[in-house]
Amino acid sequence: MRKRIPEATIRRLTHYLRCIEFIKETGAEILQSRDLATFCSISDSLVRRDLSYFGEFGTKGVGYSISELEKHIKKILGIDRTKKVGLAGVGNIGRALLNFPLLKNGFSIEAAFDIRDELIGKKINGVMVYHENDMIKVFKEKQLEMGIIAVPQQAALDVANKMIEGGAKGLLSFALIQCPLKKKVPLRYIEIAAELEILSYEIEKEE
Amino acid sequence: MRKRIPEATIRRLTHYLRCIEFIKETGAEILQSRDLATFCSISDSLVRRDLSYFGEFGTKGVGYSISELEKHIKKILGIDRTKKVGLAGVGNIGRALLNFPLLKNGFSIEAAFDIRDELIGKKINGVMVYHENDMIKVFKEKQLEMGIIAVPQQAALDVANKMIEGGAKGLLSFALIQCPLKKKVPLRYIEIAAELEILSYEIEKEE
DNA sequence: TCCTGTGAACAACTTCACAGCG
DNA sequence: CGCTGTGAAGTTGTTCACAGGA
Repeated sequence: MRKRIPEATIRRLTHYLRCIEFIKETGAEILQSRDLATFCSISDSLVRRDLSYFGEFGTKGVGYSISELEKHIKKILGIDRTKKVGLAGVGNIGRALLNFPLLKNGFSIEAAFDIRDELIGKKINGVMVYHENDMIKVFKEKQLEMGIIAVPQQAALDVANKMIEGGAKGLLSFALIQCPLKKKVPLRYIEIAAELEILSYEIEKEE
Repeated sequence: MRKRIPEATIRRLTHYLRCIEFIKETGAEILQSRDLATFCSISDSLVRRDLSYFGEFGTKGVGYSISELEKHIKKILGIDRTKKVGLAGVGNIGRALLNFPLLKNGFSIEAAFDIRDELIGKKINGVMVYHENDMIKVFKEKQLEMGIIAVPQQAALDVANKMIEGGAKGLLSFALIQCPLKKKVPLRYIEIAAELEILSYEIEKEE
C-alpha cells in the first residue's frame, strides 16, 4: 500500500486529528471510521481508504484505538516531535500567531524577526524578536526547521530566501512570493483574498 | 459547456487574477494561456480548459485581452461589485484584516464586532466596532452579505448563527465551528494549524 | 455479528492532440 | 502561422461491495 498519497488525504488527516482531539475529551478510547466520517462530512469508506495508505491501524469488527490512531497520524504528519519555527513579521498576523497555541499542534515558534527598531530585542509572548538581518544566523544557531512569513509582499521573497539559506526546510507564507527561490523547498500559502473570492463564488452559485 | 465546475478551477481563477494584477503593471494588453500557466506553474491546456468552462473569452491565434479577462473572472467570482462584509473578533487576526487592502479585491468590511467594552464604539481603521449582541441588527441594517469569524473557538458557533440570522450568505472562519448551523450557507475555513501540519508532512516526505 | 481493508467500478480532473478560426 | 477551445485519452481520487478477521 505504498502508492502516491493524495494531498486531499493529508488534509483530511489533519481533520481527523481535530476530531480525535475533540473526542478524546469525552473519554472514549475506540472510534470507528463512521465517527470520523460524520465529523468531517465525508464517507466512511474514504476514511478507511485514507488510513489504509499508511498501514493497518484498525481492528476488524471493532474500530480504531483513539490513542494509537493519534500517534500514527502525528507520526505521518511529522509532528510526533515538536518542530522549531521562525516567524518573520511581527505585525498583526505575526502577533496573532505568537498568541496562537501552536505548541499543542507540534510547533514551537523559537524566534521572531522584524525590521522595526522598537521591536528588536523585545520579547513577545516569550519569543525574542531579532532583526531580519540576523535571520540567517539565528535560523542556523537555533536550528529552525520551518519559516512562517507574515511580512509585506515586497519583502517576502527576500525573507524566504534568507530562511532557506538559514536551513529552513519548508515555508508557510501569508504573502505571495515571486519565485524562483534560491532552493526549492515545500512552500504553502494562506491566501485570505483567495478564500474570500472563492466564498463569493459559492454565494453567487447558490442564487 | 455548463458542466459542474471543479473547485480547483475556481481557486486557479483567483490565481489568474493575481497574475493579471501583476501583468497589468507592465502595461501589456494581451496575454496568452501560457503566460498564466507559467505564473501559476501549471499547464497551458489547463488554463484554457478552466476558462472555457465559462465561455469563449480568447481570440484564436492571439490570446486573451487582459482587461476583458479580468472583467470576466471578477464577474464569475461575483466580485464585479463590492461585497459588504462584517467581521467578528477584533483581536490580532481581526486587526490584521482591518488593515488588509481587501477593497482592492472587491470586499469592504463595513462593521466589526467584539465583546470587550473598551473596544465598542471605537473606530479601527475607519471601521466602527459594535457589541456582538447587536450583530443581528447591524448585519440587517447594513445589509452585510458575508461574515468573517476571527473569535475564539468557543464563541464561533454562536457568532456564525447570529451572522446567518442577520442575513449573511456566506462565512469565512479562522475557528473550527461545531456544526450544525441554523441554516446551511457556504462556509470556508482558514486553518493555520492544518497548513503547518501539511507543510510538516511535505518536509518529512522530502527526506 | 460488526467493522476494517481493499480490489474493482466509477467519477472527477488533467493532459494530449488537433481542428478551426483570426 | 499561432493560439484557442475541446473531444478523447489518460490519470488521479472516491465509492461500492464484499471478503475476512476479531
